[in-house]
Amino acid sequence: MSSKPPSQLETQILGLLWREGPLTARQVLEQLPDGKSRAYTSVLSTMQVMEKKGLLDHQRQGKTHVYRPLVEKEEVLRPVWRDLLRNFFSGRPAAAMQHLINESEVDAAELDEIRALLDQKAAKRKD
Amino acid sequence: MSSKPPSQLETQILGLLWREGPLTARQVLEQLPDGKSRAYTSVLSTMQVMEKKGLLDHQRQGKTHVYRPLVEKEEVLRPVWRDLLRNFFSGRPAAAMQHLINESEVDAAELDEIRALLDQKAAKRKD
DNA sequence: GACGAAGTACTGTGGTTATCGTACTTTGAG
DNA sequence: CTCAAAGTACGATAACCACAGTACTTCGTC
Repeated sequence: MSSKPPSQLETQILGLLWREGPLTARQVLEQLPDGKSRAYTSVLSTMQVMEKKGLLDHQRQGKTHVYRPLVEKEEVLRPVWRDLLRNFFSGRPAAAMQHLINESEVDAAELDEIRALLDQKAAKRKD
Repeated sequence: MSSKPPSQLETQILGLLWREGPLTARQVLEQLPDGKSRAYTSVLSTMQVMEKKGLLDHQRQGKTHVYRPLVEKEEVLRPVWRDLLRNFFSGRPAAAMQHLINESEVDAAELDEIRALLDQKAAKRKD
């Protein structure tokens, strides 16, 4: 439990698969969010290693392999949040929230959405 | 710009120094937030490497060296947030906030604090 | 001024990450 | 049925990370 997060590239690949659903190595290569140019085999190897680690799993589809994540986003997220909060916000989630509100682009609709969530949470507190 | 974040341990050390102010290697060793036991020289070496990278800087104080961060928390934080949002929240800060509200322990006072911030932000929007 | 404790400098090592090349395999088109 | 294109398997490598041992330095105390 409380294990270390996957590496940078691994996390990036998982992120893609969580968002997009099952993908081939080539699709992953093309859609990786850092603009970095890589050889096809670089990505494929990494994904094969990830499969060995139990992070992914694949299935044949015609000539190619389609990869799918085997780990839950929440599970990977947990230690990432832990570290982020620890190292930058003295472990205080509210400090992280504050940073998000002040430093990032959140449109009005989203702010309302957040407010609604807060109300809901506050209501539950009263129980 | 937009560089990669420092390593796990490096970030942990920076986090300590940002929060606590200048510290010796020994103090860092004793206060590192993961419970892990390490040799004194392990931490010292790492900090010396960090100094070479321009992350830290030290000053003699009696017999010992006192280390101080040379990078701003905000600066290190930027790529960390970028990656987190990208990989887990499709780049949407609001999604991250939602997660924080739902999944982490935020006490009532903090919730109010957050609400105040939201109000403030909403008011600015109206301008 | 010698000596031991605490500190620093230097070096090394095992493991992981990111990367890619090359050889082998599959398959659709002709 | 063959053969080129697209894919996979395997292996290699350079860089980096975390960790620690050993040799050298500093300094307070006697």
